[in-house]
Amino acid sequence: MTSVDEPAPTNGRIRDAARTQAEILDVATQEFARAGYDGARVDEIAARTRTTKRMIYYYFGGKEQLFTAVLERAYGVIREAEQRLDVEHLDPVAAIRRLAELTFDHHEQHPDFIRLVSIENIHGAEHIAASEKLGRIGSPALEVIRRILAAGQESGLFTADVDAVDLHAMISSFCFFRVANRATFGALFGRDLVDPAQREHYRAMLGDMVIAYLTAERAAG
Amino acid sequence: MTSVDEPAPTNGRIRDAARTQAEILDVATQEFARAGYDGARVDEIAARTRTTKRMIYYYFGGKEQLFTAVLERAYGVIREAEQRLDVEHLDPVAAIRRLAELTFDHHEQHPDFIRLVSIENIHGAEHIAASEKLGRIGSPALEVIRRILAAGQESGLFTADVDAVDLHAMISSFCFFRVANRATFGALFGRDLVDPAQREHYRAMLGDMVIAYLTAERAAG
DNA sequence: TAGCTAACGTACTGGTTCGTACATTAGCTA
DNA sequence: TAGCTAATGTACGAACCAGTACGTTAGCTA
Repeated sequence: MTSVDEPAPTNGRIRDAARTQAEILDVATQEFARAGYDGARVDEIAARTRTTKRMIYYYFGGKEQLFTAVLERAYGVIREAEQRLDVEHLDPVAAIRRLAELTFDHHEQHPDFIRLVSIENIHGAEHIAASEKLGRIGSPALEVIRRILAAGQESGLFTADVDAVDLHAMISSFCFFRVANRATFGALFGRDLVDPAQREHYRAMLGDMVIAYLTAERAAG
Repeated sequence: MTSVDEPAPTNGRIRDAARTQAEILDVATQEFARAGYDGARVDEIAARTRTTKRMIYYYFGGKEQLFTAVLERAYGVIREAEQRLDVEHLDPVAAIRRLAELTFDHHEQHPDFIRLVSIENIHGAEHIAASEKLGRIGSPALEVIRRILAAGQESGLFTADVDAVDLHAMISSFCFFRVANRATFGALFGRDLVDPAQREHYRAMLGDMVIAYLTAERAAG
């Protein structure tokens, strides 16, 4: 077929370990997010890759470890976004609002991440437990929240004596629910929480809620 | 063992359609909540029932319809709880807090329901869409919220002009996240959001948050 | 350029799992 | 009490799917 002294009958087969692994992770992320852990098909992931199923086992070991790798990368992305956050120059109220908006935006822009986290919760966070990377992450956002809260409380602006982890939970819950429960909420109440036309509405609602909570006048204990 | 002229050598085989169906639904609820839709095993459900797999197909048609039936019943339970809610005699602030606490309590007491909803969201709410019952539910809580909001806004107590569906989303998000994301949140931040010792803390936090949002002094638009 | 190894492909298998064909019986009704 | 039917049980099949045994080659290195 191919003449003898042509460049190479390489048959399109190019070797690039890093690219192959990244491609597997990309496709696996979509497939796991689409169908859940048990619903995802290793064969389907392989088929949508330029490589074969053999490579998934070669690089990742198995379906379980592949899902763990997918989770690790997804959490890495949000951790990076949080690290890029710069609110030191803002007053506490503006800083908290900015932080909440970052979470809001990230969740909205990464529905696959939300789905992966939901899936991981169905499975009792066993992959996080099995991952060395994920064990010692400790969201950079937490440190930021801690500093803002301290400043706000010291200045008397913030009346609530929340702790950083709880405030993070409060912010996350709103952002997470909006994306994670979009389908059932839409089906039951006929309202699309991720409707682009309502985006600013909900973004403001989140900020208003958090600020109101932090600055509310408390009844004396 | 059994003497000859005793009632009947019925071999333990008792016929009770309603009981059989209810038992299948109970076990199926647990199994789906445990493992997700695709992770759940029809054989496992049958094994943990006093009947056989045959009966699952006889009464429900298939795995898909069984899951739909499980969802319908789970939503029915929360709808009933909402209907028992009586807050007409309370002032708007107390009424909203009571309503939020009902949601908080129900979510905490029904983690299986939360998991089912998470699973249904992974699957794009396709079973809700396929269910006639679930199509026209429209949470009774919504009507209650509507009335409380109207009273609160009319009296000037509530400054926020939220609508009932959005407020319901806000309350639900906190309650839902706390239960649904318990595993990953605990694994990543070392804090158990469903720790009984912290129950009152979070319950109060939810109420404070919602009331603060509704009664906050708004900056003039 | 010989040779080595990481990177890749093919073809298969063993176990699992949803669903069903076929047989049976409890318990009501005429 | 004969007979009918809803309700139940058993055994099996066909498809699917995670994982692997075995073979091949690109491209670097001595």
